[in-house]
Amino acid sequence: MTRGQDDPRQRLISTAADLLRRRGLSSTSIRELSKCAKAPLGSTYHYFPGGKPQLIGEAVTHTGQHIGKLLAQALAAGPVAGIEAFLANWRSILIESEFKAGCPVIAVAADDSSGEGEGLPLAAAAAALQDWERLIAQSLTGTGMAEADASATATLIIAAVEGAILLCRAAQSITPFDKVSRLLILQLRQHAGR
Amino acid sequence: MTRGQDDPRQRLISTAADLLRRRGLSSTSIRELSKCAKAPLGSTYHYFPGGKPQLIGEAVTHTGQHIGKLLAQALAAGPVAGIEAFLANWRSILIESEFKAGCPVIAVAADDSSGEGEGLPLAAAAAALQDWERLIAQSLTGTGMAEADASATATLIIAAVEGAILLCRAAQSITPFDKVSRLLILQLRQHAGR
DNA sequence: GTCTATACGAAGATAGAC
DNA sequence: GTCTATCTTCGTATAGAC
Repeated sequence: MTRGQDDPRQRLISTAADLLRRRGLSSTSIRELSKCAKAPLGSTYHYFPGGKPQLIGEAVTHTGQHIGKLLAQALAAGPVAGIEAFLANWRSILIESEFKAGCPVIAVAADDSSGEGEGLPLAAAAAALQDWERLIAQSLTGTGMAEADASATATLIIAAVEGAILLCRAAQSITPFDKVSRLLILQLRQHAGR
Repeated sequence: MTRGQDDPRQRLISTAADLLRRRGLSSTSIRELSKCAKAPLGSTYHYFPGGKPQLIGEAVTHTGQHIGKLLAQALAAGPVAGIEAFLANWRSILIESEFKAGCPVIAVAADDSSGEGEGLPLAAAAAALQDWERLIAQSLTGTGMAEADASATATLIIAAVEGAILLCRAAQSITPFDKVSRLLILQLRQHAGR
């Protein structure tokens, strides 16, 4: 059950996350995805019998857990340090992709297209966002902030960061992200100390 | 050149904006759009010879100007009142659509899919966002806030609101939006007075 | 000017050879 | 278990009848 980075299944998940970032949900096709991951189309359906919803869902969950892990580690040094690391991570993704890559989780949230049932990818996105919120809120309460304020602040941070990422995609510039980052950190220092 | 609300062209634009909100860019097809607007497919291409990019671009621009107008009117009573109206507008869209509708502008920003050229819809989205930011920033400087701070605050507000809309779509709940709204208004009152 | 019928490609998904 | 060929549906876009 150990899974190296050459595992085709893992490669498909990573590729899915990458295409999700750049193209969005509906524009990411299983065909192109398979080609990019150097896997034949049949293999993709072999590993993911649930088809596109399953593969996308797992990609979103994987990304959510990856970011969550980074966040948890960085938050160990306090909320401000944690958020700064969170911001730095997204910033480098934007810069390195020349503002073409966003966040796979938010790509699913924006694109949706799932009518009512089959909301597997959307549910995965909601879980990831809630996980991040919980981590940040816990860190804030640790510095003495009231729970309701901590929860709201955590939600604001995530909303602002994800929104800023989209603004950067539209403007093809890092400026919106940097403006938002500066204010968030400033406010965080005032309220959470440290 | 006067154009009633029964103008098929105008109806196509409104329908495009609505589908964009609910389904996202790539999932919105000209076929379905035409059907919803009760216009034959050929008519759609008659009115929009530029095809999907032109129609989507005009829908985004139209929405941007509509929201911009509302924003400008509401901001006349001061920045806090203006932002409150901005928030109330998005909130009712979320509620009435049961969290299925978002913002057409952000749908385009998230979905993109346009490689390099043909960025017409994306350019329209960027213009709308920049317009809103300018309106809010101007209102803030009117209360004595420094220009750099006003600009950054305006960007934060737009990023947070758009991000919160996506969080609501993911969570199928208004809670994220209300959390973010409360904090934004709170901070705004502190910094901008009134 | 309005609309129907159609061309052509690409999507998700599967069957079945190896 | 891996991969090719194919089914069906839907996408954008257009031709040409009324």
